[in-house]
Amino acid sequence: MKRTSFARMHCSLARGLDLIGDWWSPLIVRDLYLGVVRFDDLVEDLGISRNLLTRRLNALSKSGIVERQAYQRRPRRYEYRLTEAGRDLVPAILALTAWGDRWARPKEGSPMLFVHTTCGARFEPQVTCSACGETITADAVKTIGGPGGAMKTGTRVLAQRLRAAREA
Amino acid sequence: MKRTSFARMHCSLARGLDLIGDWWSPLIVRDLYLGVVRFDDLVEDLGISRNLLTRRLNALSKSGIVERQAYQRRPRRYEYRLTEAGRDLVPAILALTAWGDRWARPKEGSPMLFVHTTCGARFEPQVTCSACGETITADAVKTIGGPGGAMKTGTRVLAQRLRAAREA
DNA sequence: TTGGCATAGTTTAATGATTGAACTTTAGGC
DNA sequence: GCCTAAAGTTCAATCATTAAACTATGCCAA
Repeated sequence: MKRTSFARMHCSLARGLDLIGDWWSPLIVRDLYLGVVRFDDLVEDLGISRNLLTRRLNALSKSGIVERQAYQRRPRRYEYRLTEAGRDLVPAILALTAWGDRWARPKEGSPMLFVHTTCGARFEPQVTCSACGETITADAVKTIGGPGGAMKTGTRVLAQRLRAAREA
Repeated sequence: MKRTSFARMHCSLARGLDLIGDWWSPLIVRDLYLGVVRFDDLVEDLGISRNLLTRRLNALSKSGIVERQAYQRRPRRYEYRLTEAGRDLVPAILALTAWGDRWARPKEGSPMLFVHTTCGARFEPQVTCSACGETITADAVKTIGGPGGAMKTGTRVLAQRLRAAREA
């Protein structure tokens, strides 16, 4: 059977994962972001097999996260660049990286450190509230159903509970 | 061939993805966070097959993200709860959800809305700089190699470039 | 002009992962 | 005794991933 698609679930996480949720895709986005933008460089850096890289790049391209761009003619050669949606994904990937760094760090220490060029400081990506600016923790968030909520597969039980919470 | 493991890559994103990067895992964490915590409820809500859910829950449990807890004896029944590492993952998942909401929202509108109980406002999760508090954008971040950097598969080309950037 | 090199893929066979349906287990209630 | 509930387990079919070898284009040098 074909792997279940998340594309039609009424959940923004599921729909996002449908675009970048498979094995390798976030690492490809990371590499493109950090300047490893050519096919052979990606193969060498990641150790991904060439046919799978082709498939992933095509899928990311169709999803509007990546675009293929010729960097030379004669012979024609291409590299891959993040689109606006791809660059907008980077902060979320950094937040996930920070989580990995807290809970799965190699014993040698952090492999990468981040510097915010705007303020010049070394920093850790944090997830904060757009209203008050405070750091978000799991227990300080309440979820309510939005206009696009629906009781379909992927949110069958959930949508029901969110609706109940809304009416209470 | 067995799917390539990211566990030994010297990259916190890869190591994080090794724990929660497969298909379904983030959705399972989402459901546990939102209160869908029992086996049959997860099956019904997500539409995941029962044997795969078993595998995922076992893996998440071994990774320390989820724990199995009896909620009744006679007959013994279990539910699944997020550990501290699991709850710490929630903000990163919310950041990814916000991205999905910006770029893959259903035409009916956002399926879910978030309220910050601390300040009472509806909000969107943002990724910010821990030093200055500003919102992080892709082009305002510089990456430098940390103590755990290494030129192995997964960061072969990358570690080289980060080292070069460090020495420059 | 023949051969080598670089880059960006494609093809193929083997093996693992995912799916869906049917089945098992434990125990309470009618 | 029989039905139901919850939490899984087993199984066969189908898809996805891997690794290695192969293709294609065109530069350059002998």
